[in-house]
Amino acid sequence: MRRRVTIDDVAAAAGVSRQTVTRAMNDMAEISASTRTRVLEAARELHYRPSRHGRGLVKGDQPTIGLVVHDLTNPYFPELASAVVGAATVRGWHVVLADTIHSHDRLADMITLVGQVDVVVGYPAIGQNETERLFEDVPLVRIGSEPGSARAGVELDLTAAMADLAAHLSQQQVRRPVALMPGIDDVRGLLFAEHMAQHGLDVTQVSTGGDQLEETVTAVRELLTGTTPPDVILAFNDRMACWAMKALARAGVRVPDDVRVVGVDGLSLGEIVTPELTTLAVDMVEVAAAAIEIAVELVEKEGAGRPASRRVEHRLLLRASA
Amino acid sequence: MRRRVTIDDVAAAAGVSRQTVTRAMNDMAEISASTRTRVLEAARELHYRPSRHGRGLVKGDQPTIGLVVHDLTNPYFPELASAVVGAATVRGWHVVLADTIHSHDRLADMITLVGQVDVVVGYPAIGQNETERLFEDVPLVRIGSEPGSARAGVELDLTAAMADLAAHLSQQQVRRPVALMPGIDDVRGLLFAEHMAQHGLDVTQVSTGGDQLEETVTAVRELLTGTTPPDVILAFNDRMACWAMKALARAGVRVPDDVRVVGVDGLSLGEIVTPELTTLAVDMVEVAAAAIEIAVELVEKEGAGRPASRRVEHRLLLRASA
DNA sequence: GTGAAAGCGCTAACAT
DNA sequence: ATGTTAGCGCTTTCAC
Repeated sequence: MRRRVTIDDVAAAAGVSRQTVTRAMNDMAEISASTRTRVLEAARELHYRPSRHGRGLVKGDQPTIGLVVHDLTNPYFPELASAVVGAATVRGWHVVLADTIHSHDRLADMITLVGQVDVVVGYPAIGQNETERLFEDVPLVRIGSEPGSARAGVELDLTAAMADLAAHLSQQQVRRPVALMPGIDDVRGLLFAEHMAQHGLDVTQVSTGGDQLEETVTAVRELLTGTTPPDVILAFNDRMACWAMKALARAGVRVPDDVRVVGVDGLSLGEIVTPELTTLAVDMVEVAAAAIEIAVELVEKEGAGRPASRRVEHRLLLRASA
Repeated sequence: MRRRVTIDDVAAAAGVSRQTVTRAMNDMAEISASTRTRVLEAARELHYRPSRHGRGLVKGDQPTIGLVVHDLTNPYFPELASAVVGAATVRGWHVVLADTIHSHDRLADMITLVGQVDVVVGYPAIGQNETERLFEDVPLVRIGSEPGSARAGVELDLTAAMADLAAHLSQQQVRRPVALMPGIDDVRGLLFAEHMAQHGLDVTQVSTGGDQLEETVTAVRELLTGTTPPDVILAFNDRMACWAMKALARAGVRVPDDVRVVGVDGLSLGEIVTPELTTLAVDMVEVAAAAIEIAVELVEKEGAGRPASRRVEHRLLLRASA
């Protein structure tokens, strides 16, 4: 990359001083129309673009959020990202987007990101393990953070929605509920079991071994051929729920008549599938607003006491699938 | 926001010079372990974070892309964004994400974005109308640009895929094809008609009047109750195609038995719905790679001749819906 | 209306 | 191992 064109180059080309170039570039007063056009022409010919660092150093600039998602092809993340970008745009903040799925060196990539932004917003795994030390000094807002964490974050609360779901399913005379989770002993599955137990129903925990399409489809197929096929499936999230519905459709099983399906998240994906997905929805706009509020406190009142976590509640969104 | 903590503050607190602070912060050699820890402690206590502008000015930094999408809740854009982030990450570039749907003042927001990035990547409408002058001096890569444009961009070519689709549909004995487009005289609809005509088939152009769910569903319902209901629908894109399938399912119409449905884009959304969507797919990774290639030429070989446009072809992806 | 000087926060090069 | 000097590119005084 050749040496960058600076304000001095333009000044020399136009035969004026640097300050005059600044005046022309920034539409300031105290400059004659003729010199302004002359300067602007010189700038254009040289392909001059002011350095953001030079300018930022003296003028300061709006804060920047580093938004770290895992994988934008997982529809949860774009919906979150959209809300975060919306909340940031309103405040004039910028959003630097990074994902972890394309990163070959998590720590290195995170270091360069952290150097570019004022605060990082990300999912709960951010700042764990190898990047833990890095974030000792960097403002971080986790979305879906553990309640009671020392670090302020957005806590997502499924309790009320899960209670409503259990009541609803009990009313529907459900007998054999299954929690379909990517791993074992998933908190969502356990919470589901807890609430179903209050209605005298015993939840079978099923682990797919992963959160991908194939694993989900296979697990559902096995469930159907088992001795006691379920009559309702709570999936880990909406995406898995949709995959489960796909597997059910393939097997000729009707939803919700034969098996009910419930997801978690409330993505618009659930509206596009047939039947429409019943889900424990969370309002992403609310989540993003909470995240940005914490980010603002972190950035603007640096050191003035730790901001508090925000809590956002899921709610049962009854649609056609359950 | 209080005055920012600078390297001098840390230097004073630790009783050393600025350079020593730099050495400690950047893990450089030529510093004793004891002073390093002393400096690091002072830095932490003061909540010191190096200014990206100060550092960027002297060290230079990686280029930054401004990625402008319209709306991340439209699944086309996250899939594009994912690919762009992937391609950028590999090169160590950063991506500043902005959308237009949340922008209250397009021009103002675009001006601040442009000041933060080295090159803008966006959809065809970027840099049109009120922002046209702004982009006279700013590198811009349009994805889906018009062939023959003076400005290098990524041109998406539907021709071959459309020819394949027409041949396929003709073989399937289709009789009453419809192009379901948001506007009138849409190029995609016209291209479809052109190719179907070569098989002696006449395409009816239908405009929904918009690209939202309701409009699409209404249009499909009207189509079904019309005098000559279609037996195949080419939708403007995958999202509209999925909505159309939803409307068909509601009406009790079987896909593909009664009506075939085809989308455009090749989003993973098409795999999640039942039946799976046949579509004119474009490889987003290829698109993003092409966009970044142009961006690199624009940024690194500034002024050394205009880079050429890249062309990416759609291809017919036969799945279950047609 | 225009130019000269000073300084934003940082690091590289050169002292010591 | 540490400090001094210079300068990155820009805008803000303050002269003229």
